[in-house]
Amino acid sequence: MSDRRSGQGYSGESLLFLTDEQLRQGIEAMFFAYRGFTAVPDRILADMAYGRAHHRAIHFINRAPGTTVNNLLAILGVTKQSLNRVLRTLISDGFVESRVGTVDKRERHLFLTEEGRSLEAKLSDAQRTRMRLAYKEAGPEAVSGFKKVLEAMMDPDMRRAYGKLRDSGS
Amino acid sequence: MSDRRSGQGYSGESLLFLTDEQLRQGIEAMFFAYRGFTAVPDRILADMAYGRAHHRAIHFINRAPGTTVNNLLAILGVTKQSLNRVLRTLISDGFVESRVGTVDKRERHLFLTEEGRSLEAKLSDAQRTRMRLAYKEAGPEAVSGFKKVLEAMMDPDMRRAYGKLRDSGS
DNA sequence: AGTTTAAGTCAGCCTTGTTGACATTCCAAG
DNA sequence: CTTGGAATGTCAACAAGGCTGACTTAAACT
Repeated sequence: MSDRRSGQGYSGESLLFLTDEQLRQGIEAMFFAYRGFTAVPDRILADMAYGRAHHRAIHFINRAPGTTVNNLLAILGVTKQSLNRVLRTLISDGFVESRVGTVDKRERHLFLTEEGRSLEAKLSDAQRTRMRLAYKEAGPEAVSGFKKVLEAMMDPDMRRAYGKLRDSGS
Repeated sequence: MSDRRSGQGYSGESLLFLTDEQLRQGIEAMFFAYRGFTAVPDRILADMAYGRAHHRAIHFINRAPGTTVNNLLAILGVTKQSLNRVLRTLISDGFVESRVGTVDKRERHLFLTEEGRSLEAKLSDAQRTRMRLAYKEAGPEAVSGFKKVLEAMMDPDMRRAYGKLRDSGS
């Protein structure tokens, strides 16, 4: 299977000849890179009986303070029961505060406590450092391509969520 | 934020001005993209009581037929107990064959059966299709940048494993 | 002969996903 | 105003798939 071309290769005029082999390299790159990407925070969290799920919750609460549980659910893509377990431990450990909504009392609005913000900083510092080094090594052109491909790889729903978060950035 | 720099303008020297906000976008992009990336195979596997772990094992056995358990362990980065559980079900379900080594009889060499290859094809077709569309949308330049950044993001060990696999490709 | 290595197994733990059942709150139709 | 349904969040129980630790078997090395 030396020069197998990828079926629908003739992408209009943009001349993208993609062999299965090239695509597979991309798949494996995603796998290995994602592991590297989560390795440092994972290690920090493991020491406090937390996991990746806690990290994700903390990240997005920090990103959008006052967000509701339902909001968070949609972004994280898990069941509310699953998220709830994580939130419960974060709240009882004093990293997250849950305030009953004033206009709609069914809703809970989530905030990081001082302690929560400090944990968030520790985790995201580690991850940003890794990201910064990768960017530096790959160069500016590569970075823009990186983001383009990732964005194209998302599910449409998540792409919308990502866009909203991105544009709301400080 | 007023003077946020985009980075990709100054491609010449290493003038990479990266705000925390830009880095966080990269972090979130990784999160959302990885989910999109695994979504389709996950759905296929869920119907047969398999998970992502089975997919990974099948992928790398297909990639390097005759690989040993120890090899697979190193690539997947899990414990042998964890891998063994997965491998056991794959073997008893007839997707994987385990042959005692001829030169070193302690080793077991792993191969996909006909059925295993067909499942692998189904899974990787789905994933390649997604990858191909993303590549097409992002364009050829973006693809090379994408791979560069991912490679830079890997742990050194994994980077070596990735390089070996990559260079052994058809 | 004794040690190391490859592989497999059993037991038990943790995180994190799932469903199902349930309580509370809101809102709109009767 | 009441009542029924929808939305929101919580509790409980289960499964997948990570992990550690202890142990066995067989083969290879020294």
